[in-house]
Amino acid sequence: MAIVATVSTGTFLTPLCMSCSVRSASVCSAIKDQDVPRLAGIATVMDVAVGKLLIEAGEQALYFFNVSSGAAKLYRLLPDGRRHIIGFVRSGDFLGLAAGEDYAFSAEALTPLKVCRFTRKKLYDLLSDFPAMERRLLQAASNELAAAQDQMLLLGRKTARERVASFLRSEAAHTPSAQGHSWALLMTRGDMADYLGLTIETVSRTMTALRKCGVIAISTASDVSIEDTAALESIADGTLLN
Amino acid sequence: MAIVATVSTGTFLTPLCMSCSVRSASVCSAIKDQDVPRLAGIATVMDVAVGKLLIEAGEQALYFFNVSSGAAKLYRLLPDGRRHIIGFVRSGDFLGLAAGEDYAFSAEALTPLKVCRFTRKKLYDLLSDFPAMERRLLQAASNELAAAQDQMLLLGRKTARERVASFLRSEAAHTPSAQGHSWALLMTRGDMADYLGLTIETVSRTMTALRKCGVIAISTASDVSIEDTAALESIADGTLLN
DNA sequence: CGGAACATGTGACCTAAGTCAATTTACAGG
DNA sequence: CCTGTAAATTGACTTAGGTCACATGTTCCG
Repeated sequence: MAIVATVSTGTFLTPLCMSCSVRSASVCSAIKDQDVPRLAGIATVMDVAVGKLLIEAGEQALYFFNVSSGAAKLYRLLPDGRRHIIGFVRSGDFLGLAAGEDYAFSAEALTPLKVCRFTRKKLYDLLSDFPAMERRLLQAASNELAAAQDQMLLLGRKTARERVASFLRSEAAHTPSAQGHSWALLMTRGDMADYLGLTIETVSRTMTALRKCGVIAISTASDVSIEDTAALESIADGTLLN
Repeated sequence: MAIVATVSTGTFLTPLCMSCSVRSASVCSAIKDQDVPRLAGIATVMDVAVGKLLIEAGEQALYFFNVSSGAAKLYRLLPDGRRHIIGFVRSGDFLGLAAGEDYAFSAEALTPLKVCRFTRKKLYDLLSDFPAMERRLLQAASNELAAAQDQMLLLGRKTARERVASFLRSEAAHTPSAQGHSWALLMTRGDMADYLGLTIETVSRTMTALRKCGVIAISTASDVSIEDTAALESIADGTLLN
């Protein structure tokens, strides 16, 4: 199921870590240059093609992952096929903390994906020697927890309009090139719907409505831009009444 | 706002830690007996009356808490007053990980509450000397993250009936005395509604419906029991079609 | 013991968002 | 440059759950 291509493993990855473009922005930054060989020694670099699974729900949770480039969606299914996307991961994100014995979610590549894979046990062993990295992980978990609470508020109490506005604001914030410009959404309307607890049709209609009132512009379905940041903000936060 | 009564502070709390009924079940179990004075030295024991705030949203996040007895609800508000309960904490639970610079949520006592309060900075310093406790915190954060993902699936994709059934199952699991017996719900219908993304009326009607079809029994509003565990399970998981 | 002040339960009705059904793009592969 | 397939949009209609209104407990002080 989870068809992936393992590129390479082991200590000879040291140069890859040293030149890793996301190391400074990820939990790996807690490892100093001279200790990088230890880190590289337990890492496996993998490529995942678009649409392929990196993690499949129900599998034994043997690994942690760190995303070096690309993006993926994480989702859970109900027995009758209802799907909910619990989040997206991107360059620099750490993946797998929220797992027990087995993974409760699946992870599917949205773009060509490059990840570093660590066996849980080996990474835990490594953490004992590098408390700074454990601290970074704890902080990453705290941030994810705070984001999860935001999302619970969104799913529990926001309207469709507020959800879509919140989503676009957050996407723009995650996309450096989006500041004042249009950018490419990585996900389909269906993904957005499953992330926001809506249907495809409602997402589509809401996007159109936001476009018609001048808050956003949509050139193609995946190429959007924010035209009125203040309005988007106040819709997202529920400050606007109309 | 957050009116609380500080009972006592400092190392002379050592006997309190040693006899703490939740120590073995909490992150504090990572501290060995001989090191307990260090732990007790940075703790403040506090009592919070029902309805009083332990944490107020927007305040500077100076503290972590560990619940020794009682329960509290954690909630966030939208500007127009819509409320969402992001979770409940009970004996043994650690509280405050999901905070940035400021608390994003408020915490209100549901029952008379006893907590140990730690300054964030002091606890972080302590963690550097007790990696086992840091590991426990990381595990606690992982568990919370997994629970948050369950709740996102519930809020995004489950029906009212499935939400209420999931809630009752989870409450029963958190209440040792609930196995095969009735137990007292700690929260009002309003709290349940704000936790499940519903209204009071829908929670009330759904509880009545579950009672009428023999899945649960309700003696008084807060005293409930599970009459058909298998049915409740299959409703909660969305396995049942009718 | 009495009676506010809440909390809960239940009807009657409403609406935001879901469902169903066509079109209309958009893009990947030949 | 087609053309087949999947994604998106849009309209018409339905519905689960929300809103409003009111009756009925409960609780807990004084």
